[in-house]
This record gives sequence, C-alpha cells and structure tokens, in this order.
Amino acid sequence: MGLTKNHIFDDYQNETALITKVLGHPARVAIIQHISKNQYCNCNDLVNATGLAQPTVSQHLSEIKRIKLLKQKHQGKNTFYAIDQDILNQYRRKINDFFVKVQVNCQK
Amino acid sequence: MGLTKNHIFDDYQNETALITKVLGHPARVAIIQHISKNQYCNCNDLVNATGLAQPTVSQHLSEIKRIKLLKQKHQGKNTFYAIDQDILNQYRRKINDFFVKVQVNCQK
DNA sequence: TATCTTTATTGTAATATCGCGTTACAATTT
DNA sequence: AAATTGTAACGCGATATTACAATAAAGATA
Repeated sequence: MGLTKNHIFDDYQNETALITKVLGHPARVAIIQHISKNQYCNCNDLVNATGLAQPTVSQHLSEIKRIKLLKQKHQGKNTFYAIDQDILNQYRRKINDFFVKVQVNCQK
Repeated sequence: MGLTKNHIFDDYQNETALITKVLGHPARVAIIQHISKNQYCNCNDLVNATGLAQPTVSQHLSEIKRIKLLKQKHQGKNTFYAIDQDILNQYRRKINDFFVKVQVNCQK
C-alpha cells in the first residue's frame, strides 16, 4: 500500500509527525539554518549555501512552507524568505512537550 | 534520483534530520507514547494499541531502535520494550537546541 | 512430538520522496 | 523588443517508505 494511515492516529500524533517530518531531511535543516542566519535571503542564496539544484531547493522550500514556518516577501523578481518566529516557537514548545510527556510517562 | 545527499551536509544537520525523521510518522509517535505509558510492553500490545499489522509494527520498532531510543528485555518467547530515558533526554535537548539556535540566529 | 504464541524476516504492491533537467512566467535590464 | 534573472511548476528516473501476507524461528504448552 505505501500509504500512511493517518486516520487511525489522533490529531496530536499526526501533527507531531507532520512537524518532525519536515525537519527530517538534512537539506531542510540546512535551509532553515541558513534562512535564520540570513533573514530575507532568496532562493539563489540557498542554492549556493546547500549545493543543491534550484528546483530541489524550491521543492524543499515548499515543504517547509506547508507547515507555515516561512514568511515571504516579493520584491520585483525576487522572493525573500524569513523564518516565522512565532510558528517556530510554537513548534519548539510542541516538540519539546512531546518529549517531556513521554519522559513523565516513563516515570509513573 | 531519490537518494539523499548526506555527504553535502554536516554531521549536525544529518543527525538532527535522522532523529526527527524517526518521529516523522504518526505510527512511531503512537508507539513511543504507548511504550512510555506501558514500560516493558510487548509487540502484541503495540499491535492492539495502534491497529496496525504485526509486521508493520515490527518494522516501525526497528526504525526507532536504529536511533537507540528503545531498550529490550527478552523473556522466553516475549520481547519487552522500554524507552531509553537517557537517550530520550539527550534527543529532547538536541532538538530543542536546534530550535533555540535558529531562534537566536533570527534575532541577530 | 505436535501445537500454540510471539516476534522477526522476506517478499511484494502501492505510494511517496529526492534530485534535477526542462520549461514557463514574471520582472528587470540592455 | 530582446535578453537576462529569479522562482515555481512539470515531468521523470531512481530510491525509499509504508503496509501487509506469508513464512521462519524460538520458546512455551498440551
């Protein structure tokens, strides 16, 4: 089948997986790092920074956008990307809470 | 190609991705949750808890084992699984640090 | 011994992902 | 207008992932 059965899991489990899945590729980790160090950089910067082809970077960008982690500014032919810090912080807490809850469960 | 170019990314990026990738599936999130609430449960418990077939659960378990997040005890025909809390805590800090570093970079 | 239970392995079909060449398109630049 | 630049979309080949039936293997039980 090859098709994840999302419907048999709850919202919390699906959302946790959705967020971590986006972080689950080194290119996307690298892209997020580079944008954070160069807020409002463009696609070409990321191509140079990662060494991946432009369509590949563009594809990874759209996966990161899917979870709303990026803000975009269009200026002429350029698109500038920045990290949405509110969302980032929200996800940081969510993922950390997941770990903490698991940890607490272990100790009961 | 369908082949991740790990060699063009650094150890930090690859390790961050490796950990989050394992969490990037709702079945594995569910399995980790269930083991944490039932330390030293067996595979059958997880089959019942998730609703997935036994080979599927076994496959997910081995992915979680790949990053050393599980401890196992063999007792006769049974295999009991538990969360390795040291590793869990290590990963919690690692992933949280990743988020924090990105956040700090944004604010420079 | 034969059977049942539990888990891992093998094999396979369906689907998703990764990476990139090509193309398309919009906004500049010449 | 023509060429250039930056980005997204399309399409494709290679590989990986998801899920499961069937089987194997190892221990327990009748």
